Amino acid sequence: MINGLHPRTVPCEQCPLRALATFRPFTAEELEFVSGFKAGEIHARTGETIFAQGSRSDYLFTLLRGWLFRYKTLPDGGRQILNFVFPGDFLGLQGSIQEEMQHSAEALTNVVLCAFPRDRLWDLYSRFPGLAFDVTWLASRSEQMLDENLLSLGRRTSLQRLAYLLLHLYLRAEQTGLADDGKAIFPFTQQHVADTLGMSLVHTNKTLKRLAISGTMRWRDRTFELLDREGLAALALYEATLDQKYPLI
Amino acid sequence: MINGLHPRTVPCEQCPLRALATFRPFTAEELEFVSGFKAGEIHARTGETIFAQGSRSDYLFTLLRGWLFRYKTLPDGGRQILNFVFPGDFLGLQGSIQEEMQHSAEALTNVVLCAFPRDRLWDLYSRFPGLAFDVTWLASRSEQMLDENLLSLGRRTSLQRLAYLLLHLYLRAEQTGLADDGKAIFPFTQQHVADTLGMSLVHTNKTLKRLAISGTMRWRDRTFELLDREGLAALALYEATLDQKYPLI
DNA sequence: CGACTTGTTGATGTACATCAAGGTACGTGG
DNA sequence: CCACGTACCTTGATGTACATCAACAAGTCG
Repeated sequence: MINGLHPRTVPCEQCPLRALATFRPFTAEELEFVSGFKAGEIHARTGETIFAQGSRSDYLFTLLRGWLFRYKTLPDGGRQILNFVFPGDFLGLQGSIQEEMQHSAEALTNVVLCAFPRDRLWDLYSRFPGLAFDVTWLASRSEQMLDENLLSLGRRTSLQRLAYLLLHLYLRAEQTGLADDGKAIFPFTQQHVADTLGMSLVHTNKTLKRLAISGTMRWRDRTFELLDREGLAALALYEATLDQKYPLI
Repeated sequence: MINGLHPRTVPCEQCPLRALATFRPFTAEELEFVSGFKAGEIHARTGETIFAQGSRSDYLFTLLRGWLFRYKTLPDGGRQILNFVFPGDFLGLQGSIQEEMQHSAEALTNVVLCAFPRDRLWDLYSRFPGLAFDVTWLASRSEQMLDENLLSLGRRTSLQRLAYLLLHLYLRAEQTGLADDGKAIFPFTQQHVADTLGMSLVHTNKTLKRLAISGTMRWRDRTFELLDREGLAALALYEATLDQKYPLI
């Protein structure tokens, strides 16, 4: 588990995320505030736990670099991955204000997070409504993704679930500039996929084979290749067209 | 589908929800603003659709009276209930600012909702940071409930899922003042439960029988009775104690 | 010093037998 | 007629067991 804050290595003024299409430009005042709001960074290596269910954290986070995932565990040992977190995503707001975290977070690669003290969130709300609005927007977007996930677990078959998840992850990677020429590095294992989709490792493996012979994608050696976007979307039972669903936000 | 706004029948100054432990008291200015923010009411009867997936709504809602649920449908006809909505809950923020709704909402009883124009949400953020903070808090709480739901669908057995759902609904009813002496009216059918838990109607029915013989609860004629809170919680694989999980928020 | 074994580990692939959940059908009772 | 109840057979998913393969560390030998 990560404890101490790391001094900042990336000044907000040069934040690489600001270039992403997802983000609106900040005003000078906002930028200055955010920069002062950022207390430091968290650096974690592949496999490390960033925070654990039941612990308290004085900080809210933003993922600056790398991949991680949020998960919950059941007393009987079962693990459910809730979602994967991409650069620019908020982390830790779920537990809201000063309560125990209800989930854990683990790094899939080496990661850098920006840490913001929870007790200054009120400052942000009172002085920068625009930023407050952005926070709400991010929260609402992640709620939408959770909804879609719930639909997957509840109503899609294992093949559809798998197709949906891989397509979703690819599209998010693409939006974050982590995909190139239909290819993206997926730094997780079949076990992670199984834990996300609520299925066993063995069944995940079999279903993955079935999906592979559809020819819509390839996933080998940590590299995911999207071969037929529309085909995979059809298998995933995507209902909206891709443009509607992913309007480059 | 409901279209027109209904003139208000309940002035915000006399809102029955303000008495709930869930809510902090408003300042006079906040109350005045909220009252002006409320454009009118939506009245819907049991079974009516309040808004549908794919439609646009100019309003955000707060449930004033009654029960309803949010759901999504798949092109193949599958329906997944995302969550049940209780008085005081926010509705429609998921789709965030001016986009198509990604889910539908249907009334389980006759319901009254307060409608707030989306395009004045910015006003709220810029003038009443306290209220903005509340909105975020509500969103974060509902995200937490979705997380728990996801854990259910992914990792709990059908019996555990069922126990969890019924306990969850009872506790929420209790917090909303809808439960009395261990009993609450559950205005939904086994089909709704099946659609929430991602299982078939038949299997839901069988599992319900199994749960009934545990003696921890009884559910007949729309009335749910909690007979053994701790026992049901144990069956549901609740990991935190009830107080931790439900600190009367 | 470098090349070649050997052992270990984690991820993946595959074959069963078993079991939980689904689907259809046909009841009841209000 | 709709919600609920139950029997039946089928199918999808699980669990265990074991094989393969690459990455990596330690040790051995030329």
